[in-house]
Amino acid sequence: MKRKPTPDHLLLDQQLCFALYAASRSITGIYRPLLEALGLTYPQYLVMLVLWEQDGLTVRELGQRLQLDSGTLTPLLKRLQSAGLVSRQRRTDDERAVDIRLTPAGRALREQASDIPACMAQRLQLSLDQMQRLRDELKRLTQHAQTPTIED
Amino acid sequence: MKRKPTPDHLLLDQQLCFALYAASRSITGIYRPLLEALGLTYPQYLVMLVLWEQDGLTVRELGQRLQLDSGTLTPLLKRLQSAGLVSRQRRTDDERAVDIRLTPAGRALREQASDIPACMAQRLQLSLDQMQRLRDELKRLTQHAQTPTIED
DNA sequence: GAAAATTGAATTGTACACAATTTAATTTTG
DNA sequence: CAAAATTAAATTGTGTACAATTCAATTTTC
Repeated sequence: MKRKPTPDHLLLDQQLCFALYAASRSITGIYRPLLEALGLTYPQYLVMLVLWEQDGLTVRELGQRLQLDSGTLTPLLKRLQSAGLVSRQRRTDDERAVDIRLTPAGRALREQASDIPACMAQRLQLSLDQMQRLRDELKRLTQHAQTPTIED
Repeated sequence: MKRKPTPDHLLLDQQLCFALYAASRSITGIYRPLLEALGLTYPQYLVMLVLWEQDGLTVRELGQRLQLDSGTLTPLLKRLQSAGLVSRQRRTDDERAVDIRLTPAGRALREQASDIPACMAQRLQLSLDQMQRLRDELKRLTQHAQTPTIED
């Protein structure tokens, strides 16, 4: 008599978290050579995406959008500034806040980036539809993850 | 006449990669307090999962399983060693390789970890079925991402 | 309106990631 | 079998992540 093996919930291949972690790093790895051509790292690219969408945000607003804190963003933004892509300027009306703005070079970089999404989609062999579904499923997961457990 | 807005492939919310990146970090964030109780970080937990499954792997073998290189693993494993959870021993038959083995404490930690998967599933409000589907979809994505483009 | 609380960046410290180099050990090859 | 090539870890250097603290600026509150 053959016995079914005990389902082991600690097996690596069972883990959703590892599948996520591995997928995220793999995808970042595909971006790397594409972004290297623009002189950007992947998190820097994300910051640029946000600024291309809406220029002139504070560090805090960027952080809310990307779910990153100042400990990550401050040095990253200093590097983008050194690269001549953004300016960092304390607000005059509230000197606690620092405005991040694209320089002309930062704005110009957008054109060089415009092919990246199509390039990635093609590389990953995903239809637009499949990508959207997976993306939205992941967004739901993130939503759930960030909904704190109710404890009154 | 209303015009459809140009679909902008550079919008952050369109990006599968950001959904992945954000989801991965969110999930890690949920593990953090659970793992803190075991004195582990998330990547350390992954190493322990592999070793609980198969004890006595080399750094290289661990790296293949987790897709991490020695630059990441060497210091991480030294920390696990300092914590008394693993031993690091050069092989006698091939002195280039370093065997990583669980200590009794490392083996014992497995029991404390055994509830984590169920705890996570409950926290994320996912059925086992949903988790499996998403996990397998992500594995496929990783597969594709790691299949090099053909260039003879 | 001054003390207390809050807020926004920056800083500090720890721990990954990952490319590139180094070093030592082992294989392969002529 | 010795030189050349390969392999496995470790090391070095850069760039995130993120908790915790600090510091200055602004609000709130009494």
